[in-house]
Amino acid sequence: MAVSPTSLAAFAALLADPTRSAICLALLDGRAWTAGEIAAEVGVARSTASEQLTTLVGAGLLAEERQRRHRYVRLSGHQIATVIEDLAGLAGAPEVPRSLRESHRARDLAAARTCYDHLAGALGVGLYDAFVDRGLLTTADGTALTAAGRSWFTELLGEPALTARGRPLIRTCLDWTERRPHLAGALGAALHHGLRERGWVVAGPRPRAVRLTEAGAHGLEELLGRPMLPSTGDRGVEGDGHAGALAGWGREASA
Amino acid sequence: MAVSPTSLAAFAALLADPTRSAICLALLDGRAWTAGEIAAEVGVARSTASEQLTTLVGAGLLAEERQRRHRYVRLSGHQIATVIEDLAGLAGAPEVPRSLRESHRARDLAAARTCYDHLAGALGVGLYDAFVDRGLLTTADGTALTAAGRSWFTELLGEPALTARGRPLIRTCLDWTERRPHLAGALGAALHHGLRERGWVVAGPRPRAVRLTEAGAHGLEELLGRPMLPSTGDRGVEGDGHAGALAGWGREASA
DNA sequence: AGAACGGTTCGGCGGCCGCCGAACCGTTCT
DNA sequence: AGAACGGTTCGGCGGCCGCCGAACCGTTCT
Repeated sequence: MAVSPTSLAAFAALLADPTRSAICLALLDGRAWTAGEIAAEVGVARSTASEQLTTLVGAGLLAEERQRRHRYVRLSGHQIATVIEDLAGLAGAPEVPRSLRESHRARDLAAARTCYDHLAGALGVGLYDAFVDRGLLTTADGTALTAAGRSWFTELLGEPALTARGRPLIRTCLDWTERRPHLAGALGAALHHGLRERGWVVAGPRPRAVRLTEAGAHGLEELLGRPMLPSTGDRGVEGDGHAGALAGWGREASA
Repeated sequence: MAVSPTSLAAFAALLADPTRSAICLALLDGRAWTAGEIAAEVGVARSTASEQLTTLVGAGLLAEERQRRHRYVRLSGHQIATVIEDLAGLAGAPEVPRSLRESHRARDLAAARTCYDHLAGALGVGLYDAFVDRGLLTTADGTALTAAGRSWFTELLGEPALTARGRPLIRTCLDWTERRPHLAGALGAALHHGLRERGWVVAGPRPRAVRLTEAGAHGLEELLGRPMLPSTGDRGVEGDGHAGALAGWGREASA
């Protein structure tokens, strides 16, 4: 028997409100946020955030954890995160930055950011392209790992990273800013984690933004045999930060 | 830059209404429906259906085609179908049948039905299980075709069926009734199409329901080396139809 | 030519729901 | 002990939006 229209509608309604959808988008970074942080991020009264969080937790979209006087919430699982990402991808029309501050924020996030637990933005898409060009991933029948890819990723991330448990190893995710796929799934998460551990990628100037370090740029160029230039040309020549060839990826300006 | 909460909310709102979600669920069968058919199926006034169709078409969820005095609508693409399926899967709670008529309908659809353009229900899940057991599909890193699977499907469906264009060859879709995956993607569609062409599967007693024919049961048993019994035990012993071992799949009662 | 038909537009009714501030509660800090 | 803090509950305002029937339009049938 099919799912009833009523329950589908009720589920969709959870995301059909700007406040609730903003909460979910914020939580796509995979972290747990407190109720107060969310109220501040989304720009609503604490009472409103509290009410909406209760709704989302009650519906199972979010999981909560009470610690002392804090209420931490996070997305309840990667299926939820996936469907939110897919909807966001289809919703399309990216917001147009209105202020200089917003345009800085947009530039930083477009360069390199996290998407739930993997890398996105120009960096994420650039890596994905490099993997395909190097024959590490094949896109013939959906995206899959080649033999070469298997050994390449094993060398970089270790054996365990290639053993997916309870979750697809390879998934692609439509990038909001680039409109092209980047690597998600268990391997996408492992890659993100591995690059962080090596210090090749570090937290960026604002939530969700990340930066490719000097070491990371060198290391990846060596491993992938290409300079990893952002495909969309350089950006970020707004006065704060030295616009270099890699500025589009939020690379360190220390060079 | 990230998708704005507003546009995500606006997109989700399209599915957040029982009438619109019912329209989308009906269209998941992949066919084009006229506005009047939809009004009747969903149970609203023609004027209401007309208004909602205009909304959904305007938003890009549906594509329309005007022919003479008819207005045909269908889902605008498989990305849309996929996200609706995913949401429906997460929405979970299948409707509880209230009347005998509804319970018949539920039983027929649970046995075997179409899900957009591929097979679902006990038949769809049973086939998927058989493919995995026979080593035609591997589920190690997400679902993929093995070498054995490649030749098996080529033999059954012909070479072109294995050449996906613009769409993943293999996808799985969470079955609403079975709560387990069935085969979707280009190969799922090709399989459905191929079985129809051979007359192994035919239209069932109501929209979206399908029936496995005698020939189909024999043919699949021969090709898969298993009797394809529904895993949930037999059903449909409601007085209309001879409950056989395959009754759960809507198999012909002509035996 | 007239009737039937599929579909659309419009006005207006009805109801739902997100929002905030005020008051309140338990926890933590000084 | 008192103040600050994170969070919640509640009342009530405000606005949106889905729905229908009536009137209408173009197409098709007889």
